[in-house]
Amino acid sequence: MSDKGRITIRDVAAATGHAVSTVSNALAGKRHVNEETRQQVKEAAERLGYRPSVVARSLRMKLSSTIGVLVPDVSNPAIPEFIRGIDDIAVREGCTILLCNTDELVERQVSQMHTLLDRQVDGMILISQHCDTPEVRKLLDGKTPFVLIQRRSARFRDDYIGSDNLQGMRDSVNYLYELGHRRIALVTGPATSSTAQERLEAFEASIAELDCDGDPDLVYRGDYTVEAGYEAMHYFASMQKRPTAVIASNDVCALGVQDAASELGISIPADMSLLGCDDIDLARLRRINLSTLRLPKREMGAAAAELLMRRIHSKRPPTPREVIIPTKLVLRESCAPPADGPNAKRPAERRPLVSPD
Amino acid sequence: MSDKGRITIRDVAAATGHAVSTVSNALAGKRHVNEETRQQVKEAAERLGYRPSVVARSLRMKLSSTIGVLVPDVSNPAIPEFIRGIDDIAVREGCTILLCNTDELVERQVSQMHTLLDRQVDGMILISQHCDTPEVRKLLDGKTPFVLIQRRSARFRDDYIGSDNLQGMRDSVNYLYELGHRRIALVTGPATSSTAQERLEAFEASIAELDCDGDPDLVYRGDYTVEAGYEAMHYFASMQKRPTAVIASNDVCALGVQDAASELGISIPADMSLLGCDDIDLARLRRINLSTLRLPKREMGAAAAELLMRRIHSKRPPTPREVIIPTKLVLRESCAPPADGPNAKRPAERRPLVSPD
DNA sequence: TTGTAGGCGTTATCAC
DNA sequence: GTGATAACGCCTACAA
Repeated sequence: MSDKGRITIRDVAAATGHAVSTVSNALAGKRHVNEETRQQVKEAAERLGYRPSVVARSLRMKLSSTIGVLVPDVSNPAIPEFIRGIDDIAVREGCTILLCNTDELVERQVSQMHTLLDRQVDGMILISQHCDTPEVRKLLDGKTPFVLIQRRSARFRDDYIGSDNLQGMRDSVNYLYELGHRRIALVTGPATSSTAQERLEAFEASIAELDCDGDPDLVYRGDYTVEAGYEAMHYFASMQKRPTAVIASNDVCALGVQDAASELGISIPADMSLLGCDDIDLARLRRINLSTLRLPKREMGAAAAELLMRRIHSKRPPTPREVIIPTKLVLRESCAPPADGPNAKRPAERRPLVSPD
Repeated sequence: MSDKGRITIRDVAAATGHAVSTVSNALAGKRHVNEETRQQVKEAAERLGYRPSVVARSLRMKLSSTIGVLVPDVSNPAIPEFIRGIDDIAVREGCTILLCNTDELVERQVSQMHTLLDRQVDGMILISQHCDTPEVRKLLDGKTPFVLIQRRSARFRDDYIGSDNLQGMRDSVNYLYELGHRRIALVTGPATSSTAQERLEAFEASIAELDCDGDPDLVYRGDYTVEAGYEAMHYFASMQKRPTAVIASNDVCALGVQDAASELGISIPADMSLLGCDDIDLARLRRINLSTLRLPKREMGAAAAELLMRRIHSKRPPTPREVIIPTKLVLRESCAPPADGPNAKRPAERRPLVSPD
């Protein structure tokens, strides 16, 4: 029994008088071993405080029980929810999460993906990451499975968990339309985000279908930060003809819109309606009270992890699976009929999805 | 050149006609190798797309370039800030973060610490974790270095990064006192949290020093959630003699207090003042506008990671170092003189630290 | 300066 | 059912 360094499988073998392979089998339960020896081994392992080295096992098995998770920035309130969902499954499967922030920077993403791959992660989950640039693609196309969340490639079909951006945006616009809004603005996300892009297109389509003002100046390109929303609102407020409602591409951004509105003395929803997207935990606070399109982020994270696990455990490369999760409008108090609209003074319509006549 | 599986150091050796050890040295730059061969090797490695296996290296070197981070719950807005700070340093040092949620559950924490140790992390950072129970202690007292954040042991001296809870609470109470408050309530955190405990003691001491109402019913024990704050506020509101000011043990909790206040029609700060702790990003929003005690969380995370790195790289076990980071009152609009207090109607005092006379 | 060989702790393959 | 032994990919004495 070596006494420098950690207790290894050999120590257990020596203690029981059995062979290393027997100990391994007894503990892993792969091969059949005599129940009596198994008990001996287990007992000895327990007594010695033996803990298998995951590192050695990884080297041998080429599986590390580790998955990499790439995120733009953990500090953005929407992100941790996804992580929790992933973690729920990971823990269940005995996996641990290697977390990487990329700050939307391709180079950082590439370098982080390298460190992940160098560590032989069993798989990766990419939340709102680049997935189209050649460098990233090269890494993705290795044999390490991966699942995309919230951002997919226009050119490649990958495993993907996303929200129903089309229907979600339709619901949003319809809801505001029914409230009487005809001049609806959008704060959209970065052009590199497929989700932002899909929402933008759905927005434009919906606006075109209904008799809404299609003024292209009503679309403000921002990103997923409070600041973006803040600036967007200043921009909208400065317009000759202001929008009567604003849809923000995410809640954090909506918070920025709200904040600018407070600053500018624009009352929400009296002077302007505001609709977010995500339903972050804080949206429900009475002070915020944001009507928003709920994405079940924890569930999405879990779904991604489940799918990834399946990919990891199955041998053959399967056909990519795209899972589109439905969204749901959560109505709180940030929307109301516009002051000069057809429904002015009437209470907010609670059934947003009735088609207009 | 093997063509099944990954490119190894032997492939590079074969390609250049050099020995494995030469390749290793050329790449790592440890031993001196001829500049010419070095170039050859580097070029070949590049060309073949060779990537050293971190797993193999970990097994050999007993260092994994990985650090474990234990958190109560990533979804709690205060947590990701710490993680970012840790990540800043980790990336710089070529380390990757293994993230574990423990939900304040000791058993989960123990099991997560095991998986971390099994993975041979170079070190661990424990954010608001248990550090006193025998089981946890056993794991901590192995030879893997660790640094505590925001919660330390009463019985053991460990490396620790925390905030100046004593002075912070003093500042908070003094500020409210100067505003004229004499009946100040506290929503404190879990008894297992040293930070909560220190703040509670400082609160009681400060209250006792000034001629404030020492009613023990003014202390409500909660945890770091919106719900706790919400319930605390309902409790305070139900009192015969309500407090005129509430100090919440963290901002998330303060948000809950705010929310309940809105629900109950209690205006902040007109009817009641509210002071938070943390200064989460959202606290600055005009809708929230929370006066709070700022903790530089990102800096604290970075400090912890720096210290951990030092521990990892130095051989001998050093004397524990406790770093206490100063806090700072950030005054926004959630505090005002009490309606019936000595300073009623006067504007909020902007210099909170002047000692009372 | 360069090459050889042994071992880090497992699991898998093969004999017995 | 069980035991020896060869990898997994790397680093580092030690030898040349």
